[in-house]
Amino acid sequence: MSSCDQCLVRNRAICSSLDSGEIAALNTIGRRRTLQAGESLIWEGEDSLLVANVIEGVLKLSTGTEDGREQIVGVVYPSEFIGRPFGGTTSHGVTALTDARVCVFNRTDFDAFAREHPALEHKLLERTLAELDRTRRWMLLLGRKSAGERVASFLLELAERLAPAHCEVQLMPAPRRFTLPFSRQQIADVLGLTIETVSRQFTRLKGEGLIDLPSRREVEIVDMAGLSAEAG
Amino acid sequence: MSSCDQCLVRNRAICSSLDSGEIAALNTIGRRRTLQAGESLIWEGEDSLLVANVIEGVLKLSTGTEDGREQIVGVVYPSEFIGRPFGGTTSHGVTALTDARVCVFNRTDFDAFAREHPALEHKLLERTLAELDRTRRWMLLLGRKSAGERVASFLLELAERLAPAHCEVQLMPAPRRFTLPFSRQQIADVLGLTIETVSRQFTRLKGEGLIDLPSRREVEIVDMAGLSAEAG
DNA sequence: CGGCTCATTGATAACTCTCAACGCAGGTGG
DNA sequence: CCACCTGCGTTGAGAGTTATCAATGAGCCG
Repeated sequence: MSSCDQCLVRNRAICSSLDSGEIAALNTIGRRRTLQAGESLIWEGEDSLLVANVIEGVLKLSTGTEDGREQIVGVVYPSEFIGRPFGGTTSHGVTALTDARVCVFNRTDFDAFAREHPALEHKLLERTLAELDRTRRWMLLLGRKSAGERVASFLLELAERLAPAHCEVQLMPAPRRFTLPFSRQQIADVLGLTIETVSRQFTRLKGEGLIDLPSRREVEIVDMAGLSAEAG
Repeated sequence: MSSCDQCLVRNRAICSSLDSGEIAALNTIGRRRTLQAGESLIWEGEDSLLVANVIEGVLKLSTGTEDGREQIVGVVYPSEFIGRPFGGTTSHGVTALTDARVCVFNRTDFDAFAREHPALEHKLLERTLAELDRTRRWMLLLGRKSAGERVASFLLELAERLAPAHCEVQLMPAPRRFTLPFSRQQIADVLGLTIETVSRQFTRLKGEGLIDLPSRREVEIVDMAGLSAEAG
């Protein structure tokens, strides 16, 4: 059963702009899909065939050069929107970092539905504007920050964005301790660094008592203020 | 006189989604403004008070760190939209690179107008999506490309985006020769490099016969294919 | 013709990358 | 239950690219 009624992100996704009748209509053109960690939903350069909402899990948006260098250009969390509506080819691939559940729509169907529902388009516009702001802030990191600043900024942003993942209504404070949805290589691909540099910065931050690393995939922020200072 | 009728970008700006009655209504809440090169229209971090369309000239969007490092996160050309509608504070400053003319709106007025005109919001959404794609492509450059690749990519993109600047209808091919709207420092701020590195790459590309530099502010692309190869 | 700003060029240093070895953890099979 | 294998992460040494610091050069305006 895949009704929107029990949807985990029902009140946070763009669907929240719709009344129950509209939700039912949207439900007829969407379908649920699960993805395993590492599985791709959309490939770079292909025609934009589908769009989706993330219900659960974390996905990456990435591009690369012909000679194999990769850059992660965005990370998508539950309730967020994926894909490129209104024509054009997708300029980046979409791949699950963790096991994930998404609600996918044929792009053409979604486009038509959206054009008939200005409230949905408005929500999409607000999200796209917010995502553009976030992406531009990330450019400062890529263009001007040192490796240490990049890693510190990364951990702080991650803590913040992981926070509301499982709370429906109230705002949760950023957790001090969390599980990384990224491998070291993926962190490097987000930050425009190499895996070795990321690893060295992790151990340095740990050595300075700003963070703790209970295991490969877990991080605890010990000194939030100190880490913020490192973030530049 | 500032009627939309003679507007240079009338058919390319988001206004093109409106009929003549709507244009007239929009005209009542907008006003023309000229900017000198170097003059700012919006400052980083302030509340979003106004939005605008660029009629003529080139503007930069930029952020910086507390200690003075700067990153240009976007460049805006005629017919393009500026500012952050629908709440929030502006995450980047907007400054004219050349003398410019813009059509500015009080943000609150514009928001209200836009919400009543879904076609306008749709156009804005399409542009925002396109800008997000472009920004993400730029992240690959900042995160993974060498200085030489960055400069070559920069010149190619600039040639392309400068092309339609003064032609209303038909598509013009990218010009081989053009005037830079940027100082060397500003190029460095776009590319995440220093002014010296930019300068060295310019002279190298010139030495290899890929470009010519008739003067500080002028560039001629001599070998387009070769430059594309350098762009990675 | 100065005096200014901006760009180029040079020498050196710093940072990050590259290449290589080692370590740790989880899974598999004996 | 332990040994081994494999994938991922860490650590080290050295090289390369870009930044930094400093001086010179070119264009522009008074």
